Amino acid sequence: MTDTLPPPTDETLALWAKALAHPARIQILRTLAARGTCVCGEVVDVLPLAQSTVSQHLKVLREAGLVCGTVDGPRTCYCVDGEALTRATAAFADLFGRLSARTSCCP
Amino acid sequence: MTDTLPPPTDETLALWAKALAHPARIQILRTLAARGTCVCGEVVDVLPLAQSTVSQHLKVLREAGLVCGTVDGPRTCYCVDGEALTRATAAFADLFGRLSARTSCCP
DNA sequence: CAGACTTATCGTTCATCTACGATAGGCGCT
DNA sequence: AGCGCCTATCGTAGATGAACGATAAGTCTG
Repeated sequence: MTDTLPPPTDETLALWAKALAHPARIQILRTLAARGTCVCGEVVDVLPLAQSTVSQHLKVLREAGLVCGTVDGPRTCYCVDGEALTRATAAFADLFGRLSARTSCCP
Repeated sequence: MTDTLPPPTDETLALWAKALAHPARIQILRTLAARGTCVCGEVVDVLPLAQSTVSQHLKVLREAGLVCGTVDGPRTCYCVDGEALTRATAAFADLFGRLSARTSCCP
């Protein structure tokens, strides 16, 4: 693993946060991670949303880099991008750590 | 501290993420944490945005619970809510941990 | 008391998000 | 080849977000 990973910008951070800024997308990520399977149809089955809407959400997650999708015959295999997730985890932990460095003025 | 803090919903998680889903708001949080001071005017000075826009962003952060503001005479004192930040940190760490529990199918 | 200063809110404009149905394209199966 | 299944995209409608200027409300200071 590349130990000197480039530090994410605030824009990248905001992009990741934007991808997480909808309950359905968090649910999708949870579903992908829990099932381990990556078939889009299963996600559509779980969520109370139309197939096109789920596809849109998956596109957002893919464009944010949190999810990668590969075509597997007639169906598409989606999965959580482990590397991106690691980077995002570290970045958010760093951000939250910096924010809590100083104690606040209002108790 | 209440050890048995209620587990945040996906909606709460999404709400927090939404609050972080804009670079300006991340910058605002960083500014508040770094300066330790909480005056709105300073934030306006730092960001290349109009005062009303900054006020809007502060409102979003306040409604998300990440920031608390108290009126201090003519000026308003803003600061990062340490407790909420702790909860958010734990919640995101938990979420990311669950997501990376299973290794993905695409390498 | 009046004036200056700081912040919140209102109203507006433009862009983006969300959700859906409908449609098109790709791949396997018979 | 033809058919059915799965997914992506298009087009659309309504809601929300982001940014600004202008304005109102509040508090210190002179």
